[in-house]
Amino acid sequence: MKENSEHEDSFFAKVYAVARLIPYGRVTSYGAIAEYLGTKGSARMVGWAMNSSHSQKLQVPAHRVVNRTGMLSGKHHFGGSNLMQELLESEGIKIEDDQIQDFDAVFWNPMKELY
DNA sequence: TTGCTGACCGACG
DNA sequence: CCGTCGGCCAGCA
Repeated sequence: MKENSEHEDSFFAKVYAVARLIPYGRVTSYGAIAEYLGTKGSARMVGWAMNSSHSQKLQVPAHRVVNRTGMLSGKHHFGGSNLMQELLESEGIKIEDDQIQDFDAVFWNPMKELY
């Protein structure tokens, strides 16, 4: 009976849940989320989930998720040329050449902030 | 069903 | 420092 594609417990759903917990003005990495979910090796899936985040009813702050170097690797997926950067800058985050400045200062680690 | 892709990460030379 | 490769696994033609 079921074969429902709407597995609320799916990996994707968990990724969205964590992403929504990212505080305003903070960012995290795909790998950090993956590690928090217990699938560190599947960091790519986190990025893939973000690609489908637009399909979610609830808004997902995908712009607050970047790669481990703090580079806006997903900016091209936000439509526009630098929408992602503008969103982050509007939250007080400094960015230069697609690279977040003081990345360590604004980094939000779910492993440390959540239980 | 098989094969390729991908918003990543870590290791290696 | 830089380029390349393997692993991870869900979605799609």
